[in-house]
Amino acid sequence: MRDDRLDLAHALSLVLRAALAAEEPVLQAHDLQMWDYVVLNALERGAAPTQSELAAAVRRDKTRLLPILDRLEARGLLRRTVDPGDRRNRVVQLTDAGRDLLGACKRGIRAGERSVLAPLDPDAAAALIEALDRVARPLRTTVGPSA
Amino acid sequence: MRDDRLDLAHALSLVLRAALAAEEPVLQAHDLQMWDYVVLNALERGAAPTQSELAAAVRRDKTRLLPILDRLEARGLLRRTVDPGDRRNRVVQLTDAGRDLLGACKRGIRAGERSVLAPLDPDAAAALIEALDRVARPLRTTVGPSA
DNA sequence: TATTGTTATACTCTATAACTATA
DNA sequence: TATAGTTATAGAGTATAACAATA
Repeated sequence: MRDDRLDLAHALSLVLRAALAAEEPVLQAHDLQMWDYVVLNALERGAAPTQSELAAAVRRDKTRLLPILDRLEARGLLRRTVDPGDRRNRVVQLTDAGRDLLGACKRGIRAGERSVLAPLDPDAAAALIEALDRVARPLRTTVGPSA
Repeated sequence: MRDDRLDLAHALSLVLRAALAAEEPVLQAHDLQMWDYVVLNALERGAAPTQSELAAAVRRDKTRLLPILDRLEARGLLRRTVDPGDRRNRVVQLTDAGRDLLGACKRGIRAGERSVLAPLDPDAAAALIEALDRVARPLRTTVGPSA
């Protein structure tokens, strides 16, 4: 192992910056902010039973989540419905339009990821992505009844 | 390649958060803030000819860099000296104490990195670190005359 | 009384503008 | 006049506190 390598966190932050920069034009093309995309992603695998839970899942203060939800709801990308079982709760779920837009963004973003990993040959890039995914997946906080 | 994997940026951000959390106790033990450590790191390979250049290298506004430099200078970890060639410039360089402290932090941080990559076996972890380093290194903005 | 969602307020962090000195 | 460093001010982003509805 090289001893003059960058700290793990340092390397991660540099690559993350590049990855975010690569995402931006794709999101912009769909008129989405980064946090919009994060929220849509969090809802992909199931509705959020409460807005608080959704806020926790995306690690964002619940007060800051409101304008995002308002924006996405106004565009018809998600729906907020009162939970009949407990009328204090608002269930948040993707609409079909939201799911479609999310899919389009994902495809565009994945295409752009190749350029970020350009210094690696394709096999090494795939291995990096897979290893990262293995480490990252357990760190994710999910949302929804089955989670 | 799995199709249900996380976006690259998503995975990176999750792992980065974990890596930063792992760094914190080490830095705290040495009474350093994250940005202190970043600045010391930037100076490791050579003095910064000006504070502005150092600010650019660590991607921080020059006005926000001042309190950091004040703090580190007060602790004797770095030195600011007036450039005789152009008395407007202040050359910033590590002291021996600064270099020693940086080294101690680095060793502690690298030891903690293993826990972040615990889901991977040692070979895969080493491969991940090396691949990340390869991608990240060209993205770094360096400081100093030879850069 | 406790909790969800919401609104209003305060706080922190960051960048911009203004000042001093050197060139 | 232009630039480095510094100081003071304003702006964006974030979290805390207060409120209304429901349980």
